[in-house]
This record gives sequence, structure tokens and C-alpha cells, in this order.
Amino acid sequence: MQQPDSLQYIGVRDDIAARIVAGEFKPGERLPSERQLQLGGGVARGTVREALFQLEAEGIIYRKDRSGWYVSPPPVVYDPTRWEGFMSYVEAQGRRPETETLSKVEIACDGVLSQIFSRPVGAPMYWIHRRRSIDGRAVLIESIIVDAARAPGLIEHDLNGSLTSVLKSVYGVGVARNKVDMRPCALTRGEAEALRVKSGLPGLSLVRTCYDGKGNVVEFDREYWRHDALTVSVDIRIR
Amino acid sequence: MQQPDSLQYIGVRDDIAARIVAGEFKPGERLPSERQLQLGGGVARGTVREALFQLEAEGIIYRKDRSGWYVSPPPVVYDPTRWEGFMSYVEAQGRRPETETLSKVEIACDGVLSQIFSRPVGAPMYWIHRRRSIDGRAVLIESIIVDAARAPGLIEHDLNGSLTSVLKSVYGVGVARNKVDMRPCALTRGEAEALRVKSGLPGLSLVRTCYDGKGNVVEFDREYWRHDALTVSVDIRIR
DNA sequence: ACATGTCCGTGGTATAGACCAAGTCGCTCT
DNA sequence: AGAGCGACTTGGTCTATACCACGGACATGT
Repeated sequence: MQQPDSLQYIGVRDDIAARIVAGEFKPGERLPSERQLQLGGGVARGTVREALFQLEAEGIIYRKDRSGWYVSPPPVVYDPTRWEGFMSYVEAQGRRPETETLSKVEIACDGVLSQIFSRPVGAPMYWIHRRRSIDGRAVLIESIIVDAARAPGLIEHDLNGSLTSVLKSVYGVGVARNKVDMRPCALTRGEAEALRVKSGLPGLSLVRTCYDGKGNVVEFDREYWRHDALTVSVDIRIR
Repeated sequence: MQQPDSLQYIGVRDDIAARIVAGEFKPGERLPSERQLQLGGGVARGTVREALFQLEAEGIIYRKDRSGWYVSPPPVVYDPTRWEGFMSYVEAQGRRPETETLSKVEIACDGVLSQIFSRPVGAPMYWIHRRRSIDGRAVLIESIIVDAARAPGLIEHDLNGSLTSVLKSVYGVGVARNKVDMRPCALTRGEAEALRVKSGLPGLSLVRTCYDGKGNVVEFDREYWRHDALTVSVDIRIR
């Protein structure tokens, strides 16, 4: 499936990319509308959109629904072995982090969670749903489960900061081990809606299981990231 | 950007997905052609394609150029902390791995590589380009750089197996530390061509830097994976 | 048995047009 | 100054059509 540059959308794509690199459009800025870009190249709107989709897949631009296409800011670097919490590592990279708690409720442990936490079915658990943003752009949503027995009254606290530090400072629960599964995915339905992106946009699914020193599961966390918002960096000794 | 199910392509997408889950189409099998799917739903071909693109982004189906759409096989699990080599861990998961060496040449160390390897500019390096497949489907391409001084004559060997084991058994060079950077990306140009996919398909870029016990860089490796071919799993102690 | 060539089906690209709903922004009224 | 409204712009969806290039199967020729 080689691409001779005879393909029009490749030409349009490279043209827009070059203008971004040249600094004509800067990170965070809006591109001209699809209909305007169309005029510049004398091509159909569908062709312009195909070019924009490719740049979106590359993480170079992103869209705000019915507002326009924008140049992506650089991604943040996330190292699961140095977990200090979203707020601090985003800030350390000179960006403005933000957290919204979408919901926090007590639920009963079901079969799946029972397996993960080694707790009886029906045991009380907290279910926390948050959205996190960088520089005002929503970049991830997460669903966190915490054993209520380990942190009674947790959801009474303000959870818009670092959950890990609340667990440690208030309940004395520390994290000693971290299991992280990563998988490219599509953002659909609920995730897409919460991140205000079009259903089907590529994303990264990240499942973290945090253990304390005794091997008990402290926190189980499903995260869905915009694919253009992060780079994962792991530095490890071979076992 | 909420999606009422009034959107036609959502309906078509969910319909096809349901038929896959129901077992009407099995992993590796071909779906009906776009024009046939169109007849079933009474919609335009563009709408069918929008639905197929979403399923592709989810990793549920993939395409072979001008041949058709196929149901994706399950992904393999890759744990960078348990690096035993592609061949063995794919086989351990009951799949059939394959490696092709696309090229292997000696090059001179340039400025970038000089930084990475702490070797003088101009020092001889080996540059190895491979394509790896699972069950006959190309899933990744990689570009490997090895310091020629550490492994003289390396490219005379058969490199279709595990490079790591050749380095260890023939040259006594072991890997003690592994730095891995992961980033969702788009497969474009060279990568897309080598993997025989359409330019712009989402992928996962993986950059590995392998160190020996003394902290010297042994191997520098850029990998581009099909996004639907792997799950990354990391299990680590918090520092 | 093995190349070679032809033909048809397939996805890939591109056009042109239409309508919609949500976002944006300026105007007006309070 | 602020709230509310309305016009306009924008991307999102959908139709219909056309042509192309590649893949694959089949037939043909050697």
C-alpha cells in the first residue's frame, strides 16, 4: 500500500503539517475552517477531511466539536514506576493540571472486583469517576475502585487532588507495587462523551492495580487517555 | 458530542460488532464486502465505511488492501520487564511468530547515535531492519542499532531469531536494564508500507534502549506495532 | 507443471451536494 | 454590565456517483 505523492490528501496533509512546523499555526491555535482549507487547494471537502484525520491520528492536531481543528500541545511524559500523582507530574512539566470528580459512590463488591481485591462479594467499595485536564483540555477519564474497609469515609474528602496522597496521609495506606496494562483502544460511548471527542477516536487504555507492602490490592484504576496527550516511559531492571 | 443511536453509522457499527460477538464471523475470517454490507442496511457506502473505521480503531477488525475486512485475532501480551524475545513469548501464547530481516548494514555513528551510545561520531554501528509477523500477519517493524565494537561480525549471523540471545550466547553481552518509551502514533510512509497498511492507521511506537550491567547501551531499538496486535503489561515496584 | 495474461471484485480516492445541530459571537434589551 | 436572543459559522452526517489500482481467481498457452 505504498503512497505515491500523487494522492491528493497526502499532499494536503503534508502541506498543513509543513505550515504547522513552520510556525504558521502554533500549539493551541485554530486552523482555518475545512471549507477555507478546501479553497486553498482546490479540492473537495472530503479530501481535506481525510488529510485532517491523518494528522489527528498522528497526534498533530485535534478537534473541538463544531468549533474547529486545533494544533496539539506536546504530550506529557508518564512514568508508571515513578508514580507521584497526576497533579504533580503534570505541573513538573510546566503544564496546568485540573481534576473534576464526576461522581463518587459506595458500591457493593461484585464477582470481578472480588477476584481483584480478594474480598467477599457484597463488601463495600468506593467507586470514583474523575476527569482530568491539562491546560484546559480534557485528556483522560478514570474509574477508580478502592476497598472501603481500607479507607472508611474516603469519598467524604475532596478528591480533586491526588488520591494516592489522601490514602497515604489520611489512612496510612502506601503503594509498594504497581501493575499497569496498556492497550491502544478506541474511545467510544461514555469515554468519548466524557472527553468530548468523537466516538471512535483512538485512545490509550491504561489499567493500574496498586498493591501495598503485603500484596493487598489498594486501588484498581481504569484510565482512558486521549492518544495524543501522553508518552509512557518505563525504566526497569530485567528480571 | 453525545451519540444518540439515531446516528446511522453507530447502528451499522453495533450491528456488525454484534454479529462478530455472536460468532457469525470468526477471527481471521473475511467480512462481506462493503457493497454487500450496504445492501443489508440500506445505507450509503460511506456510512458503512465510517462504521468499519470505528471497528478498526477499536481493534476488532482490520483490512487487507483491496482484499477485504477481516476479524482481528486476539492481541499478544508484551511485558518489557520479562524480555525473552519476540519468538519465544509469542510462541508461549500459542501463536506462530515469524521474523524477516529486511536489511542489515554497517553504518557510521551519527550525532544522535553518538549521544545515545556514548561513542564517537563515525564509529561503526550495525543497522538492522526487521519485520515480524504473528500467524502470517505482519504486526511490527523494527529498526535496531547495535555498536559494532561490542558484537563484531553480528550481521553475518542469521538474525531471524532472537537478537538478544545471539548477543548473549555469541558475544557474552547481556541486558541488565531496559528503558522503554511508548507512544500512540500513526503508521505513515515507510512503516505503513512495510506493514502493508493504509497510511494513517493508528499504531504504537515503542523505543527500547538496552543497557548492560555497566550502564553501557547495548542495543537501541525503534518498533512500530499495529495498534490491535498487542497489550503491554508492566509489573513494577514503586521507587 | 508452470508461467502468463485477462477479467472481475474489492477497497481506495475523489467529487458535489445537502441538511443538521452545536458552538460562536455580536446585537439588543434590560 | 449582564442576560438573552438570533444569525451565522463550523464540523458532523449522509447520499450518490465515478473512476482507479491492486488482488485474486481463472483460463490460457507453453
